[in-house]
Amino acid sequence: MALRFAIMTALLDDEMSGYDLARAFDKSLGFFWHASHQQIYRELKNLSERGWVAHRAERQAGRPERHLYHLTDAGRGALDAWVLQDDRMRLQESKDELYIKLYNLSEHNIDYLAGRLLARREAMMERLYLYERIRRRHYGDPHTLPLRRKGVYLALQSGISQGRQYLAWVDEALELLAGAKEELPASALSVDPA
Amino acid sequence: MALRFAIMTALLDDEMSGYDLARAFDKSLGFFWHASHQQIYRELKNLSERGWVAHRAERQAGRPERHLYHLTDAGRGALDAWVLQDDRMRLQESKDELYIKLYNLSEHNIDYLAGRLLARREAMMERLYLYERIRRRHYGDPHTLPLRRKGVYLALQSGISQGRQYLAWVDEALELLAGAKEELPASALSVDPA
DNA sequence: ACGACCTATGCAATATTTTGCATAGCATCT
DNA sequence: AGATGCTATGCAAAATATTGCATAGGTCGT
Repeated sequence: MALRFAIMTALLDDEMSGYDLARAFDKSLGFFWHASHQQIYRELKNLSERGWVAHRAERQAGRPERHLYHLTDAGRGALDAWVLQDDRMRLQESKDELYIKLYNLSEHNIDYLAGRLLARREAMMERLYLYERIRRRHYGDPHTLPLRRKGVYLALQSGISQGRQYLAWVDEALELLAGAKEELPASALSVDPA
Repeated sequence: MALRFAIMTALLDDEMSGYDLARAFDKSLGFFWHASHQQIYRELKNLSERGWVAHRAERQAGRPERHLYHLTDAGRGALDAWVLQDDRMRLQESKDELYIKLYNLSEHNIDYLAGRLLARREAMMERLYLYERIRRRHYGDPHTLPLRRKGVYLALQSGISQGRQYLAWVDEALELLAGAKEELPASALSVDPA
């Protein structure tokens, strides 16, 4: 339901192709909504049938045409109405299997889990770097932004502070795991040459 | 896929009924995984068929029987194996429609959105209070905990620091929105007696 | 030259999640 | 006395999301 409106929101400023949208959902928008290209193409078809978006084709040499989508007036109206409706509040749900796996922490998986935490750390660093760059470039002083862009800023800012918090947590987690490993009885370790 | 293992994880310590599990998914566990009772009953059936959990019935006067589920040895094995497999890393995705709605911030919806933010603030305060109480009671000094409970602590700690970060963000958002409202031209406000 | 990866679109099958409904008795509030 | 809400279970349909496949030419590295 909301993906539909997320797509329309992305089309507020520019016309975009399905491919562009998929790119956007990988990047900035992806912090609070994830969508594969298959989902996006399906929704675009659906939105076209409803008359909420329309597209024009752009020919390209040697490549498939790009279908550039834009909001229609009806779409804009539907989006405005949706914003004021149906707030299905669901508090931050961090749906990452790794948390469940941490509940199962043991000698057998401690190294594996520490490795997975490290991988998340890397990925989050990269994303955070991207977000902070965007903020620096386009949202330097939030108070001077036009109203709508203040909202975009807030979403971005949420991504940034969640990202920082996440990194701090991962570091704490890795430290605790490292400390725990030292305390493990020798029997649980692999061959020790000492 | 992972819900199945989340349920088994919840059964590591105690036997539980579907109802108990639903309760647990509403509370602490719900931070990183949400599941309705319908989903849970379906999964329990599925897990029983696989032989990963089993149950005994407990009669109660005037009420439906409670089916108390516990892990089988096979279930324990499957869970251990899963922890070491298939890490489908997906970075923190904060799937809340409100972020999309913030992208659409305008004079017409600013009050509504501020109200919705406030509602989330209340709900998060409550959850945070619960988590902090749990931590104080059961996870006072993480370094002295047995290994598995260190993992549980880390998940809990993630919930707490995310919750705090979220509250700080909501406050920042509400302030920015309040400031923005003052700057709105009079034409956008309702009748002003001044 | 060959493989890997990027642009660009889309269908189909499966898996997961949500929503609506159904039953049933007890407790508590008004 | 009636309404609401809690315990306790579960089926079925609809909406969403994931995974696998398919096509097609371009670029870049080895």
